[in-house]
Amino acid sequence: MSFINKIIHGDCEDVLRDFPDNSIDLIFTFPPYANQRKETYGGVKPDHYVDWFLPKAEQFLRVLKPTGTFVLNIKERAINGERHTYVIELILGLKKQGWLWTEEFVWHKKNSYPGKWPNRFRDSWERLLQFNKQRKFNMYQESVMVPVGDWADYRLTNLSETDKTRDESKVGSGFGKNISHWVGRKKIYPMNVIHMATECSNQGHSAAFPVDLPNWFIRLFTKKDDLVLDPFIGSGTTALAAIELGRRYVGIDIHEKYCKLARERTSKVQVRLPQFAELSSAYMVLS
Amino acid sequence: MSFINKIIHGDCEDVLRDFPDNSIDLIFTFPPYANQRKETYGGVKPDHYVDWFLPKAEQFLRVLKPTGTFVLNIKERAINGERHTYVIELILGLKKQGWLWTEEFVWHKKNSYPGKWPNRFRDSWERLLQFNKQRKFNMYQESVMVPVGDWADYRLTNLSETDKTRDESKVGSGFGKNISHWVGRKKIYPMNVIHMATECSNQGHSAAFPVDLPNWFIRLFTKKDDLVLDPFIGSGTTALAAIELGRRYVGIDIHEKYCKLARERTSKVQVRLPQFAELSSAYMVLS
DNA sequence: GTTCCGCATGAATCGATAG
DNA sequence: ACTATCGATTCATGCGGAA
Repeated sequence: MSFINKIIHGDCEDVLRDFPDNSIDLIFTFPPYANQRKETYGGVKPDHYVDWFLPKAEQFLRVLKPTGTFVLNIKERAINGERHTYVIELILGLKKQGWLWTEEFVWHKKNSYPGKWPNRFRDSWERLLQFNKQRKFNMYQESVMVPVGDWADYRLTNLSETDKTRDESKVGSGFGKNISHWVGRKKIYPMNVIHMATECSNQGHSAAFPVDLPNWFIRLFTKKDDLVLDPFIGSGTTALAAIELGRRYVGIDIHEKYCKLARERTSKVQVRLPQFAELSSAYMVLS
Repeated sequence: MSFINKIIHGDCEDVLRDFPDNSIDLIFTFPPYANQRKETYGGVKPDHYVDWFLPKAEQFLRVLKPTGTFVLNIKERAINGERHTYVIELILGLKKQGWLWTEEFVWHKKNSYPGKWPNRFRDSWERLLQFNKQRKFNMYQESVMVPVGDWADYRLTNLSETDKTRDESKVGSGFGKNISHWVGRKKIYPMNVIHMATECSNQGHSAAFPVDLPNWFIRLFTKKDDLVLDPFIGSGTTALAAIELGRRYVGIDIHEKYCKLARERTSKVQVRLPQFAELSSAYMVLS
């Protein structure tokens, strides 16, 4: 199929019409939020968000395999002092379309945007809504197990991204040793609250989310060589995660500028060694 | 008014009819979740939950002061492999009734119930939905500020639950010193994700939640001598929190058994010293 | 090569002001 | 009256340069 491992320019609703039924294993996306990123995505008004989204979701439903999963990262804005209801209306709309609303994960963003208001605190969490076509779907829980207890937390707080990259350049040497620490350690299944910081220094795209977020869901819901779709690919983070984990990807974006950026970023990345994938999982704080 | 500082037996929908308009400063409640706790609450079926709840909420709306707040602790169950939609439908119903959906806090329960299922992880969070009658309401943000940064984390990780209880019994002595450390320290406002463990030792009531949870919201939305209502009082935890903080309370429960338990527990508690109230706040992990 | 410190910067939100 | 824009508020994080 010609769309494998490509970043395609266009409206996902149109682009996906050319895709065969039941061909995607995981849809992971971080769509433009209502009325945000106006300069880059045109700003869908909150009141029209559901109508804007549902036709696209109909294509998602068609191209997703019966055993596949659709993960939607979203959060409603505060408008006129209240939380807008477009997200919960979207859930109801998707259910009416035939999706099963299997689960809602919480992504706790430790470094949320600063600010102070008389009537609310800083918003530090987002929803990760999981939808499926049927009750039985592929889920590889073992691949996201975490070492039990404080040890993992300690590693995480004390290991900066630069440290990580430095180690990565040594491929396997320094890493092998570290991995040995975990052998024999008791592992547990994570819960449905995910603690992760947002990416601060991003590559010119306004939506900064850490690559570990798609990484985690890709490991959970796909196996090697499975096909991951992000219909709002943006700077390409979902594709990067897929490549690193040895999965195939398709990315779609309505802006040629972001397609270009995503192509540039993905062209520089190679499949990580197996132990690498394992490792990056261990650096996530899950609780 | 004769209902002040009382636990009243009856259906809150009926009991509240005798209450005057605009008399309550904060409604904090942990209602029976749909179809759970069958033996104690008769088990409202998920599909009927909204219809069961809304008439009661109409009374809440009437008795709440215009500057007051309604905080609803709730989480939908997974039924037939999906999250049920009664909670999000309830939000829409309450909005139609005239409530403003101001905010949704996440309570991250660190020690959630263990278990493993083929298609989902352990559920470790609940919603704390905040509703108001108008955009301007009373909010005392300073009362829930937390020490900034790593220092607070350090304190918290290194202070066990037993340490906490032990110190509390010494009323003021050991504590006074610790508090002095915080004076002059930079404090910050918390975010809308609350980290707190569930109460391990529950008092014979099936839904045990930590007293620190109502404590936090009572401090945030009321001042001294304000009136706090819990229309599903259960074992009386909300009332206990109110008493400790020098607020007045009204509790209602449909089961005489729980009314009795709540009366017993509240009769044993006195207003904490001021520094105590402050203190218990500092031990909360908020981020 | 470490550790430490300063600094820019985020899917934010409100209220006021302007059109 | 309703929408669009702007300034003020504010903090965890990663990065780069310095010690």
